[in-house]
Amino acid sequence: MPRPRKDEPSKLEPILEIAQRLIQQRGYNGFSFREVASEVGCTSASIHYHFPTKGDLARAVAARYREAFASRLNDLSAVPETSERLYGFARLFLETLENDRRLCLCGILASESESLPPEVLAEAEAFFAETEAWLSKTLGDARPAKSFLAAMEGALLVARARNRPREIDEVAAHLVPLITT
Amino acid sequence: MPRPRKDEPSKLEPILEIAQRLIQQRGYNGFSFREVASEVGCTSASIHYHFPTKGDLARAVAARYREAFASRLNDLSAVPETSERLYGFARLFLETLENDRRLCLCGILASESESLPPEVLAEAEAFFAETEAWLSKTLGDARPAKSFLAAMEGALLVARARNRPREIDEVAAHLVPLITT
DNA sequence: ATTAATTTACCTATCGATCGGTAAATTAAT
DNA sequence: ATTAATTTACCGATCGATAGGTAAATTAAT
Repeated sequence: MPRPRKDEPSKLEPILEIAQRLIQQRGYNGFSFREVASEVGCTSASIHYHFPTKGDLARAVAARYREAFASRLNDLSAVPETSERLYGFARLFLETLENDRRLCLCGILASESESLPPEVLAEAEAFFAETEAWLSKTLGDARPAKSFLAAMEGALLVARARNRPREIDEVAAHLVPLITT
Repeated sequence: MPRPRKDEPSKLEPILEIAQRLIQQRGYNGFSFREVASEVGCTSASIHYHFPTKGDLARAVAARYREAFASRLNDLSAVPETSERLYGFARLFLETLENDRRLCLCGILASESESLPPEVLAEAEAFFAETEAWLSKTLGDARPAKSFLAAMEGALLVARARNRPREIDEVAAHLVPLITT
């Protein structure tokens, strides 16, 4: 079929959204062009038009995710209480799991780091650096920042496998008081 | 070729060892029968003889991993100081990463939980339950057990993606004093 | 007429899985 | 002690499905 008419929306955004969800659910090695195309309602060739390779698509998805997450962190920065900012941070991870059983996009990409195109891995690394920097700033200390990020990534991973989303809350409820004192 | 002579070793153990390493490095969706066969020095059909399906192979690898890990935990139980037992626990994760950049087998399987044969996921769940139970026993409290397990799984994940194994030590050094007091 | 966005139709590579076959080891009967 | 029957542990070839990727044609807007 042809180029879309002016009143019809482009398929670029749907491609990014669906690719993101599939990567968060099944990982880079677990999603395919054909699967994205099937859900978007186009052909895999159309996706190749926008993103020549699978790495290009995943990099674009990761960059978009990174920006959206940074925006959420920026909103959280306005919360005055340190512990409330941390609980808000934990809530981002819980919301992710409750939204179609997704993982943190960069968490699941990190689990595939040995078989990832370098440009995709670089996006995940940038996400961790930025997120850890935000936590360091919000806590005024780098050491608990690293621990809390690791704990949230791990809690999300384990909570999904066990189908127990509340474990994320339990970990946060346990660690936040220890970290903020 | 024929069945190996009695003095020749069976290929069952090499298959399990190499499959385990490949899963720890690249995940369930990231390894193939052909790759295992190539490294073992046999054909993929031979692996199918021992393990009819990919899920059978992964389940066997996970069960073996779970037993070996439980044995390490049992050794650790002899350490008298609580904090030293926790550092020993953290060392298991650091050793895993330093051994060919592997992840915790059940950690990487958990990251693929949405696309895993049920019997494989069940092994990963059993691993988390057992490991958390050991931590609860060694700490006398379930809440820090959950947090510490999540932190170690997450730290291993992030540390490998960043190629910075020492982050595991840093997280342990930060959390152990908070948890044991 | 040109350009942008998409489809159709295809390619090669690899996937997990299955086939028939075979030599060595084992077991059971004589 | 031989031997016949069976099992174990493999191999080479191949299956249908699916992977990522590409070239050419088509259509819509400018």
